[in-house]
Amino acid sequence: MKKVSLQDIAAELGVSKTLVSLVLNGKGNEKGISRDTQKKVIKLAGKLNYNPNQMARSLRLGSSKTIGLIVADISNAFFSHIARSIECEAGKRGYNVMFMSSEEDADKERKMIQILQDRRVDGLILATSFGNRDEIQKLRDEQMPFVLIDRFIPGVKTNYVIVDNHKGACALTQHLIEINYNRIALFKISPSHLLPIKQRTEGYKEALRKHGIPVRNNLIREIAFQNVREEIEKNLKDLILNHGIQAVFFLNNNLTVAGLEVLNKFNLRIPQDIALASFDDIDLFKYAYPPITAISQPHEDIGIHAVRILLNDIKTKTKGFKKQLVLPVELIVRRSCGAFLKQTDSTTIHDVHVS
Amino acid sequence: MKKVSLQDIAAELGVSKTLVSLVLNGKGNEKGISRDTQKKVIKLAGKLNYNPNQMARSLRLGSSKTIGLIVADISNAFFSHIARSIECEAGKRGYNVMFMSSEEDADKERKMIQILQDRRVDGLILATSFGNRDEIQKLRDEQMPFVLIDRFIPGVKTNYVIVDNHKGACALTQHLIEINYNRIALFKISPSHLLPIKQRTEGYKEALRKHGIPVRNNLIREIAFQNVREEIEKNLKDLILNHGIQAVFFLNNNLTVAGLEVLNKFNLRIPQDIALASFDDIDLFKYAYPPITAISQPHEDIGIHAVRILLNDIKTKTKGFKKQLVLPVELIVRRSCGAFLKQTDSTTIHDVHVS
DNA sequence: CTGAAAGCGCTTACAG
DNA sequence: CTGAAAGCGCTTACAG
Repeated sequence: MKKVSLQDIAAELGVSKTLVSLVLNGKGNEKGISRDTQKKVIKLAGKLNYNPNQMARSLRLGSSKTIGLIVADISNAFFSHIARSIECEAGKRGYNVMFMSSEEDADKERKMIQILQDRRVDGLILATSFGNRDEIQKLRDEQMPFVLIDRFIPGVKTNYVIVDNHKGACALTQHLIEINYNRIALFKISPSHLLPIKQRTEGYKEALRKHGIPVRNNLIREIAFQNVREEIEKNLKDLILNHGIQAVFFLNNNLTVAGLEVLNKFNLRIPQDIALASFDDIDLFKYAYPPITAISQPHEDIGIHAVRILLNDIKTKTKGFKKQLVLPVELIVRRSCGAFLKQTDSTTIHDVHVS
Repeated sequence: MKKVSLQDIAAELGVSKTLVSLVLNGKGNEKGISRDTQKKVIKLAGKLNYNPNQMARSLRLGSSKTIGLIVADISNAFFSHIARSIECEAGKRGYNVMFMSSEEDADKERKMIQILQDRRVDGLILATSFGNRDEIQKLRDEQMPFVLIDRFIPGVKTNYVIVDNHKGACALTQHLIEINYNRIALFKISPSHLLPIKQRTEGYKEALRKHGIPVRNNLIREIAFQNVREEIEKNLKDLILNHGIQAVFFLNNNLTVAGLEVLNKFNLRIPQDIALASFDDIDLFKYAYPPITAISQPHEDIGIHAVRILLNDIKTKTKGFKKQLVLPVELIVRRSCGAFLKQTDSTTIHDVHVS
């Protein structure tokens, strides 16, 4: 069943493609096309179930109404929620999204950017892996509309939407201190030049300093991406046996999940034996045992703002003016740090808002 | 910075677009174009960083190398994992994917199918909501390549990839019976005409029958999609107080998560006070307390097979021959049903494979 | 060995 | 009020 084209309609009606196109694009009145002709065209288009070939339209108009999304992994809850939000916000404005998972691999990311550009997407939303400073700079030089999410490249002025990593980590650490922990271990992920990780680490340190607690570097552990589970086990054992830690703060959800597993394996009770907290809140944490205190990030807002900034750039073709957004995070106090030990129903705990 | 086109290269070299196109598509030798000319073309293309406009190419070739994916919600773990797998498998063959979330809304789904068709995707992968029998039939009549996942439409012969819902539910129920539970409640989700739900219910009933346990309809509860949490609370209370249930089997991951929350609220111990099992295994369940026994579905395989079937149809333009795949599921025994009460390390539990 | 031309399906400036 | 023509950037049958 061949798709019906403008030509088909024009031929059947004995008019020109021009006319049909004009009418169907709502420019009939503006161009003074007779009411009668307009009606005929619209009627036949309906009957034939005509729908314009968007590819042809895009080629002609130079706009694909498509945005490309590159994240580390679409199946990761953090990114899939952002993706949903992007899809939704973009959809409202007539844009659809093509997604790709770069696996934090700068090389793959580079190829994906190329593919998306060849497909002539109107814009890009990227959770860029760190290796691609040059690539990002190139995008900027090419005037390709794009916005970074979750991370940005220091020194390269671009649009970005991130969260207040520093404040969040600081607030969570402070919370731990207020409950009376002072030997708090910190786990971060290995490419520690990843910006969010750096900022979170700084937040942790600042909270300690503010409370006159010395920053002990041997309580800060960096875990290689490859072998999270085992590395955490090894390090946690050392920290517990040799450094008397009372609490542990994981800087992203992967680390937290692995840490939870290890502590269970050690048969340690949370928070009686050790307190646990996470940067990044995922569904899991609410229903884990015990429910986990975490900094939650505004997935939906990240997506919405990224799309708005992007579409605005696309529309106005603003070159140079860059928007930088730092969204507030939220400290969600649950039971994993012992603050509400007597509490049995986590749903009644009030959230504490940060900024 | 204007994108460079074939024309630009041709002009600069004083040759025709034809020649440049031929060379760049590797048809230089075949068409007997001189080695020298070929080299010049390739060199200049590299220097100018030429990349063909895929939109133009697609229009000409009548193939967009794009596949459309419609699921209920991309941020749901079940679908995001399948999406990842689809992206990966499709990517290997040069196809990229555009995704949309229908929210189980037949109307939205219909519109999304239209959008995707207007964009001239080469094929569609759909977790179709039930309402769209006609739409699916239309796709088939139009010879649009597509494959359904997770669900299919009874009586409409199409490609599909689903899992063995009946066997899985039967195996899990049998497991519960073998541990000595015989008053097993079942929770299903409300549009109970959703095929997977029907099949799972049948599996549950069959297991009971096989063991001579009467099927009590008042132990089977149907929960409306709108108000899962409260409905479950109400029904669980009734089942526990008035029907003496010993175990509860939830037919999808949303129900399980809500059920877990309610049982925690009731302060019931799992499995000492009540056993709990789930159809659909998500990350959460492995780390929940206690870890939850579940039927796990092969997300990756679902995606891979769907893509393979789809691309094969696209390539061969096979009309009529339809592939129907029912993938095996796996019973993952954890601690929520008490089978391994003395076990403290869930990671050492051996998985039991079904089919 | 190479090029002029048609055409994929649109939109839009231009002419009448 | 309406149409012929050009052009978006490709590919490919045809001609020489």
